[in-house]
Amino acid sequence: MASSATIYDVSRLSGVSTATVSRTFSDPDRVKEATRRKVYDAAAVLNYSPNAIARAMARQCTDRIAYIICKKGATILDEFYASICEGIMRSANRSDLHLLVSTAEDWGQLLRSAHSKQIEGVILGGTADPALISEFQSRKIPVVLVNNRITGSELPCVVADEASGVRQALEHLIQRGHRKIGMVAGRVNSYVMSERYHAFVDCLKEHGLPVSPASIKMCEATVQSTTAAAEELLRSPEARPTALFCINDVAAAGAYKAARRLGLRIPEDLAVSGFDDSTLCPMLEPELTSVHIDCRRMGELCVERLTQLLQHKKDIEQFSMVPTELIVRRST
Amino acid sequence: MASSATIYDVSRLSGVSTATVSRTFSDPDRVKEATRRKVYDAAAVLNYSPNAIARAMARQCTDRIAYIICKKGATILDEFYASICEGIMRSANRSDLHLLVSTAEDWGQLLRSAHSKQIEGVILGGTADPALISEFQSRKIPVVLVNNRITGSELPCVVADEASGVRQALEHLIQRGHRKIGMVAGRVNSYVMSERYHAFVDCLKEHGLPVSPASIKMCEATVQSTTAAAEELLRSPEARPTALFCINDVAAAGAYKAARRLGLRIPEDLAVSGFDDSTLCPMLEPELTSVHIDCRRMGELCVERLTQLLQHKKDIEQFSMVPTELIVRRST
DNA sequence: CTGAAAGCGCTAACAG
DNA sequence: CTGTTAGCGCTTTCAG
Repeated sequence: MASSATIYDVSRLSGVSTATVSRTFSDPDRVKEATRRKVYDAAAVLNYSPNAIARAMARQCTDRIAYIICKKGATILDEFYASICEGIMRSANRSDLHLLVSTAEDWGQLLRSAHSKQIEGVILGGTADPALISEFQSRKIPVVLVNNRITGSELPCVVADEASGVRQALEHLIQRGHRKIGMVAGRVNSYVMSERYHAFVDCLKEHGLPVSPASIKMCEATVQSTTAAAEELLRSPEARPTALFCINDVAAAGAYKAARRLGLRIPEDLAVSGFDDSTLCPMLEPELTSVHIDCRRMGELCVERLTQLLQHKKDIEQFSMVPTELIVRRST
Repeated sequence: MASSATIYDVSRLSGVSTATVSRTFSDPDRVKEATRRKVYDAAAVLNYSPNAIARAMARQCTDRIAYIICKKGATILDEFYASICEGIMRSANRSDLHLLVSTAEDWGQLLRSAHSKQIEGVILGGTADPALISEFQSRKIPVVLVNNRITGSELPCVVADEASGVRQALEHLIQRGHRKIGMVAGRVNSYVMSERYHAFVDCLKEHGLPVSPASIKMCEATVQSTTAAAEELLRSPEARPTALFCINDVAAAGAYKAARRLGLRIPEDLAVSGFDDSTLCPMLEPELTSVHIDCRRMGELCVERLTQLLQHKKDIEQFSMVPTELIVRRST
């Protein structure tokens, strides 16, 4: 309905051919100033703007990309992936790319829709199943990974400097005099968690601090689980850590709950540091020290890489790392 | 690239015309069982699936809709709008609609892109500027509102039953014996906030409880602001409320912080109830009682309405309200 | 129930 | 620098 003006209308009104109108919009420098002006004027009168669908059809390229979040049950509700999405959205908008956001739940449906919707490239967030990646590769669809890294593969990936973040947090704790530092860890089944975990162990060792299995507690991603883990860590009176490094802010919230239940004051009796610098940090009392990650930037880098891939650029940066920064608040 | 099979390939391989192949995919009942089978087989062999772009081109309808979040600075990062987005995304996927997510920041850009991307309908989340709405209407683009209601307009809108949620929370508090109930309120400049605010006042009055301006504190959407507001509310010893009804969970977090700073225990000295039942609730200690809103459902309803609008259905429900439910936790 | 053919709005050679 | 022309892959009358 409202059938908007077409290139023909503009062509007629401005007195030039449709080809010229087309050029005027896609590559203005290729038409004479005067002609360009006539075209723009006519377009303005008709309220014309090129039809992206027809354009895609003719150019045989759709400018459609997808952001697929690979995390069980998680979607844009996960603040971390949402922030990345935010960055991707903005960049995509700027570059006039269509973005399709989806989860990696129903593969069949996902691949089918990617096919019929003519998705030209995908950004895979989180721990993507290698088989899914292969599916895209076999369809010749460029892939970039975010928050994930597959060693030995040629896929560009963008991640945060997790190790540096961990180091900053830990050194801050050490500087504050802490020697017994415990860790509320997540399952080490993802790139991110694994990085954080290993950096923790490495860093403590480097500083000559003890790192016993007893001071590291694995748990699930729920508050219940992190709370229980923290409680266990804090229960043993003799070996009680004076500081808890939490693998993310949710884990830190668990540590807060555990501390409160055990009557420990933060930061007097226990220092707590989180990771991700999520919106949760200022909500907690005392406000949570955490490691900030520029997720928006990560998202932007993703579309940058993908765009390069789509343009068959050579020498694309395979591994992009955004810096992290410790935000010190009142919990440490 | 990877130039996938077209309808011509399928036509050739199956020995029927392209028209029939087309019918087979868009309206299977219109072709004979045997023919259909041949087509499907050929399609399977060729790994063919209809090209959505070409389809849109031919049908002159793009099946593209947009979800525009109208909230300063807020985007999908806002958990509330993200949950709605989640619901919209799922429904859109199911109905094979393309979804464009955006914020109402740069109007010009937004309208231009909506035009060239051939957006056929929009869902406006939050307090949309009437002028923006008019822009869409003048372009004959159907609009549905979510979390907003414009009296006197014909636009379908979907909202939550805020009043009932407030009532549930308040009556729960009253039942627990509270008589002095304060409110940490937000600016009453949006449909949602205004609903919650008025429901609060009305409900207290109905129950014969005092509702003085001193027991209601307006504040901004930040924790800093809500904390300060709660602190003020709790400071005056003689009139101190024994319960705080918070306009949302962030406000409740503020109340927690204030209580902690003033040495008040929750729920012994002060009961706190939030609103939205966000992921924050279980993170706080004690866990926060809050009003649950089925945002996913709201999102689904939005695309339902929009779809009806696009199909020019008659008698579309103008006002859809999803129920709310108080989730009682340990803070009350 | 099926086929032929004319587009949908735009782009991309290829000429001029 | 600009115009002509032939599609891009699919749908849709209109006949048969």
